Amino acid sequence: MNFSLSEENYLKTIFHLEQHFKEGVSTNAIAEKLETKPSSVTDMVQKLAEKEVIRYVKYKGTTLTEKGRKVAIKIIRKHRLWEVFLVDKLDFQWDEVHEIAEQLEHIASEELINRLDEFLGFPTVDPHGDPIPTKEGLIKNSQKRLLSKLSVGEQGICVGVKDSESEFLKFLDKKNIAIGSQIEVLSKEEFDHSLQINLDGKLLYISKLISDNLYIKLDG
Amino acid sequence: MNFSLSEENYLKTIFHLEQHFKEGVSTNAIAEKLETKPSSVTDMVQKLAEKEVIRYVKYKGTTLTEKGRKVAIKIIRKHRLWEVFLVDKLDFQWDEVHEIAEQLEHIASEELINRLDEFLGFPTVDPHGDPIPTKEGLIKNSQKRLLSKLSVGEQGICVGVKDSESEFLKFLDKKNIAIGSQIEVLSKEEFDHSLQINLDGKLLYISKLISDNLYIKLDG
DNA sequence: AAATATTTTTAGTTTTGTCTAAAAATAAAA
DNA sequence: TTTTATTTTTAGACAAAACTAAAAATATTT
Repeated sequence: MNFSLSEENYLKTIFHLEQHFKEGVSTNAIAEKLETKPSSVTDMVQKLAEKEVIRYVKYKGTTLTEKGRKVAIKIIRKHRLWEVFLVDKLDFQWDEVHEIAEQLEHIASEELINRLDEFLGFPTVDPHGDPIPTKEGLIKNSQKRLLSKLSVGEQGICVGVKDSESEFLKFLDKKNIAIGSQIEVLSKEEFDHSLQINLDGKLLYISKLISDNLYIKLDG
Repeated sequence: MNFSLSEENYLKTIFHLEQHFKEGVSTNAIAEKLETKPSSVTDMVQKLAEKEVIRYVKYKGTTLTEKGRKVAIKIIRKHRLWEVFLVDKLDFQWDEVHEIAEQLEHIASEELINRLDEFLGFPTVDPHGDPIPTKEGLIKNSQKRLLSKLSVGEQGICVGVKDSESEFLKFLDKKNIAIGSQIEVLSKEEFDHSLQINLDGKLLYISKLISDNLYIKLDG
């Protein structure tokens, strides 16, 4: 079965939103993510339910069927492999690739994506630390963790922030914490959950507020 | 200015057809190439004329404006660079890449295509021997010539056929002439314009009917 | 030059995916 | 438990890009 660009974007979005919803994904949530109107979402989910890629109950939200999940995972696989290509081969920065990958993920050829996978050396995570689904549709748990969740001794590189408010980003800048920084947890303070870390070779103290908003991709 | 996928396909097609039309490109010719109806073409060329990328005179056909030519050349540049990528990096065969490149040519990022160009080592021709326009929009003459137009001593590789009728392809197969074959013109017979060629190291005689239908990409 | 054939355009629909405005269902507050 | 607020759906409209059928313009024959 074939899906339009728009349908693919809906399926991908519902897949991502499902991870944060216990029940079905709400119409409003989809609308917000896709920057569209709730009424448009209703139209589309009705169509997708006809195609049996989602389960949709009026006023109750939607969930992907197994069929829909497979389609979504294929798109995510393509997106993440292209991101690796852009960063590893074309030397793009991590923060520059998302928009381009949003387009590349809709290129249809199955053969293309499998050859690209091979060309890239079968990577398991994308530049943001998110896992790349296999050809068979298997997807590992994310290697991306909040800095505050790391144990003493664990290390990795900073791959993103949770809350990207300007104030927070300025603070990070002042402390020389950037995307790409190597970070190792040296010790934890039980009382206030602050951390002592090794940042690119230098010693640094980090409060819980900060460590709760930094994503780390674990080494290895 | 931005163009839809459909508009881009029209501009590209008109560019290609202009090479075979003295006056304006006919509505029917565009319709045939794009496998659509003439009435749809009329609608679209009127829209493109509004956008000043083509000149359109009712019943007289269309020609690209300088603006339209630039857009078309950009798309062709992308198409051909992606073809090089698919063949050189992902080991696709020449006859497998066209369809995929038809999709990739519509990926928008200018930065992407320039980096891809660099990654591929600034190639000047695509796998079919067609020239790749530069970043500035300059496009060289094709290095692809009919075998019958080569002079004695010239050599290259076979990159395509003009008339791809099944009978003809079978004949080529029998003679061991294939896409990728190295061909050198050893001598020409004035009387019937038949050729003596070196085909991958072996001597072969070729009639005018055949040499008029084989495209050669010159070496170097 | 008139008749015929071909090409091109116009007029009116259709499909896809979106929108606005209003109605209906559900959730939250008084 | 009413009332109010929020969410979701329906109904109707619109733009893009295609289509069919018929009319108009151009080309080709006779």
